[in-house]
Amino acid sequence: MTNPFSAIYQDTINLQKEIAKKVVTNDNILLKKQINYVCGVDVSYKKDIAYCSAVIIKKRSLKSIQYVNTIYPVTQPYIPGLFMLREAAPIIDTLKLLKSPYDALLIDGHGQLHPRRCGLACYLGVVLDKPTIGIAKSLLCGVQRKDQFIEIEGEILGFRITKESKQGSLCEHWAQIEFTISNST
DNA sequence: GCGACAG
DNA sequence: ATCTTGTCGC
Repeated sequence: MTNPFSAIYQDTINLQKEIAKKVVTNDNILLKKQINYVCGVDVSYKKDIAYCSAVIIKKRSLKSIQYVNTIYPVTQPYIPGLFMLREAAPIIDTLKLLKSPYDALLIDGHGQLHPRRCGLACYLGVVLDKPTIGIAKSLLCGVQRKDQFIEIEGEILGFRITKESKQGSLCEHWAQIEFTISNST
């Protein structure tokens, strides 16, 4: 590519395809291993500054164990499908600051529910080798079935949780964690 | 070609 | 994501 910008994007697309192959979808990891501590992370923006926060909580008590806040200059634009280009690096750097251990990661973005089966959550999960759940507030691709599962090309890759959702199915392992679903219709 | 499009 | 007025639903 002669255009340096499209080259970066193409490199990221290729990386996503490789990372997608390494995603472990077998939930035995989550089913067999006790998940006692969970880490949640998110990034907000003001002008061209990114504010990243990560917090570890004890799942059973929801008590906060440790949190870290970081600030970075924004280096990449937001491009649907290439979200990891914008948030992966700041998140990884922020998570490195945590001293307390955690068993699972909660990410504000899609996981396998992605055009190349590699959303931000998949990328982080593979790179950090940590059980990860992608939690997005709106759909990037795929279709929602009446039973709330979301599928792409006939493959079930996600599940929609609303405030009306009852525990069970995919939610049961996380039923003790109460989410606040915003911007959800 | 046109529209849709995580945060 | 952020900004930001009016509007719909409980």
